[in-house]
Amino acid sequence: MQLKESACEENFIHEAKVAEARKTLVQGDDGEELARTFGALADPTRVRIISALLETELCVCDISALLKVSQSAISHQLRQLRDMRLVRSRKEGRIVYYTLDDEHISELFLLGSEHLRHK
Amino acid sequence: MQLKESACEENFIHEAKVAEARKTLVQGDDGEELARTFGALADPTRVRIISALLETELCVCDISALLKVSQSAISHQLRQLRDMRLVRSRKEGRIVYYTLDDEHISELFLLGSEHLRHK
DNA sequence: CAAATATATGAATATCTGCTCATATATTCA
DNA sequence: TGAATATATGAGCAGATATTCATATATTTG
Repeated sequence: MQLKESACEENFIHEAKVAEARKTLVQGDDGEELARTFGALADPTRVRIISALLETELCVCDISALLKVSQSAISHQLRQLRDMRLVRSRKEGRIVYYTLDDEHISELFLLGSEHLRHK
Repeated sequence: MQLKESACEENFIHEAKVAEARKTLVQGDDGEELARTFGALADPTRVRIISALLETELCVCDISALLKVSQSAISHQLRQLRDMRLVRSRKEGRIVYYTLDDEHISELFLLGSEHLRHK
């Protein structure tokens, strides 16, 4: 990065606005973490998984068949969703059922859909 | 993909649940589009830009200086955010000011943050 | 008009990511 | 116990992506 390219790097152009911005700016690693949370929703396969789970739980096998995506690929994606706490699993015999982790997830999904419809 | 690996590919294991899932499953290209919308928030630099814009507009130069990211990189990221309609720009002379596009964006951001805090 | 400034963009590159393939683990059932 | 079934996972590869660098465009100012 070339920090000394322009005058603005040394003196902000709009000090008052920058002061406001600082107040809401994410701190430290929060930006990374937030980005990874949104990243968990940033893939079509994962979006379709989330949408399938909006009103019911499903097992891996049924998700795979419903979305026509291989079981391995679905398992890999579910792991990411689990890691970011977007879904939760419960095991019953050899079947593992997945559900959305909490209401935030469907809210995020619906808010995103709403944004799309508004443009 | 190996579709004929398991019995479930031909007969769903839980027909009733799959029927429920079908009702909420995203259709056609909506999954792709939704994923790209969330993808716009799936990078730390873009998350930090959004957070800076929560309460004020900012010009490119000030964003670059505030985040200590090169002007070029910021411009590239702003373009993505503009393309996905997460931010809007207004030009005044040679200065370009960016703001969040609408309330959905800050809501998405805040919901994401809330989810992080709850785990 | 020429120099300076603010922003945008194309190309190149290094890194990340999603899928497949092969295989491991765990559970049921004969 | 052994075969079948449901799920998980590591390695590898092909495609996506964030940044840098060089440069282009647009606007102001001297």
